[in-house]
Amino acid sequence: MASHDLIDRIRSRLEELNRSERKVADVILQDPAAATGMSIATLAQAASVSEPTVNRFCRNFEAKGYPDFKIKLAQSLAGGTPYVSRSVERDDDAAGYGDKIFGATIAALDDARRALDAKRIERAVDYLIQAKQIHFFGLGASGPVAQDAQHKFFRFNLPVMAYEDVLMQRMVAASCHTGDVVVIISYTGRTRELVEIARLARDNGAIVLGITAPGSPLAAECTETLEVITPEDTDVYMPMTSRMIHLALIDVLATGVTLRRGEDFLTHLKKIKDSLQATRFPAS
Amino acid sequence: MASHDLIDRIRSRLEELNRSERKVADVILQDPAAATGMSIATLAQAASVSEPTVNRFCRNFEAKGYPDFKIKLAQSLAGGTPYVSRSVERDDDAAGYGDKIFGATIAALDDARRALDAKRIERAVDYLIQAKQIHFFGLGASGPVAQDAQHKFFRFNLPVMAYEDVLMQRMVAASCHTGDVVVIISYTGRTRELVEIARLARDNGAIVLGITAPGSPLAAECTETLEVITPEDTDVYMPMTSRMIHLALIDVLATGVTLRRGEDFLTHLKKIKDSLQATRFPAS
DNA sequence: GTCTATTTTGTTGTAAAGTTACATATAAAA
DNA sequence: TTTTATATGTAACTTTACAACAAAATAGAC
Repeated sequence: MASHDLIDRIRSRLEELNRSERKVADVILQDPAAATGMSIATLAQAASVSEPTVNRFCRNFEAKGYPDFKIKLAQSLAGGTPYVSRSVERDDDAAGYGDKIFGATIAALDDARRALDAKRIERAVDYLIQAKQIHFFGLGASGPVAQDAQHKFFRFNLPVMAYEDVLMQRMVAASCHTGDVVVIISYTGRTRELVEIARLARDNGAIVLGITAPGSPLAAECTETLEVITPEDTDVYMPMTSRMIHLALIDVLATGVTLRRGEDFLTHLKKIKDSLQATRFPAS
Repeated sequence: MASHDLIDRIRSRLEELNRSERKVADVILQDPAAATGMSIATLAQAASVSEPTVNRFCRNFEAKGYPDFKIKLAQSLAGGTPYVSRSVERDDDAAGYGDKIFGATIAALDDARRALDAKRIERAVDYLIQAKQIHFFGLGASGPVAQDAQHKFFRFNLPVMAYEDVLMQRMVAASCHTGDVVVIISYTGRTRELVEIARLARDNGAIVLGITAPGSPLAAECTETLEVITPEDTDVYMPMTSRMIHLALIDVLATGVTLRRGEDFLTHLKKIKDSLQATRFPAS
């Protein structure tokens, strides 16, 4: 949909450019943001080429002229999702794969942000507010996510637990009551055990919230789901970005609960924060 | 650094503008995209004002001049400079705080990406490659991060553990040998215990990698540190974004190690992934 | 109300930026 | 080599943006 990233287009066409235009491209790619602030003369000088060359370069990229090109560049810098997830190559150096991994993570979060469904969040917060007890379930890589959630919700002064193994999860699900909320975090939503556990918990009167893939078997068993679009996991070197989205979603839920709890609860939060100060070295 | 949505700023300041500048604002707001394509003369005419008026208008909005203003406008147009961390307000709805939290997280990751130090990563990977054993230490909110790291490095066929409590960490540190690598994850780098543990581990011949704040007491005790700029934690509603950065950094390290291990190791990774298939429902 | 002070807006001229047309250099083909 | 095509630069030209000043308009004082 959105205008394809101009910067990427320049990068991909680097090879087919003349020697001089290549120089121009290099200067622009080296710091696109800076380029948006340069005059055609400045840029020409920085690339050691003449001004018309810069102008021709701009026309090569579907711009009416230099100012128009700068506008397009500025747009692609801001919104055109500069964080295209490029895959890590075998011969990348640290700068390369570091940049790509952060880029992919950011891109994934950005996508998730766009897909955010306010109504579902609102409803999930509703359930959490009313909970007498909260259980976070996650297996494998989602285990730490569940733990993180526990840390977050711990502050709300109610029993919160995180379980990372199927046995415990099943036991907890089996002993659920009305008033319990079970939050199941699963990347695929296709893990057999978890689907059964969700059903079990719900049969026992618990509210089951799923942070999982839309349309998955797990999603079908949940009272409410926060859907996370699962990107293709084809790339060998690329780490799972989905758990980042899960974490952010949990932040959102925790914030939602905090906001609902209102003013007086803030002082309580502050107190917890302050209590940690004692264990720390004073800031230099 | 970056200014947030220029269009919003114009809209909010509509009232306090002069009659002529107001006219300029109206024309711009009526079709901002078109405005980015206009010359100062065209825009002046469209607003029935003089060119200097337009120019003064631009300066009112922290632009150097008209062209600069157009650049800023173009940026804000292409998605409103999406990644600026705005703070959550008491009366935000789910759409509001959801968006802000994701935005803040993305902004933090983006900052961290810029601050990435390839040489440090390279060195950290060097140490990890040579490790006979790896221990990840994290307290509180960093506990789950350590766990996540364990999951990641587990695949490398070497003993990896994660410890979340000071006692175990101290015991492990005390029994370290040459060949052990201890990775300490700490948001502030000012937790007394962790600083002592780092020293202890190092005294026993272990390599200590710190994922922590630059210039902190902990950083001083480490063999090598991956520095994470700690953003101000003043905001009550805003969750800690730093652990996201920590996670991404660990992804980077794990990827670095994978790349170094080379081709033959990839098949091993693939095998692990496939072994999980059996536990899942087939994709619909 | 008039008169002054202040702010707002427009006019003119100029410097800078961008563009065009053309000339020269460079490389490829004959 | 010469000839062609392509790439790049030079210089003239056009447009654009801006500064400095002048004219309105507005507000306040008398």
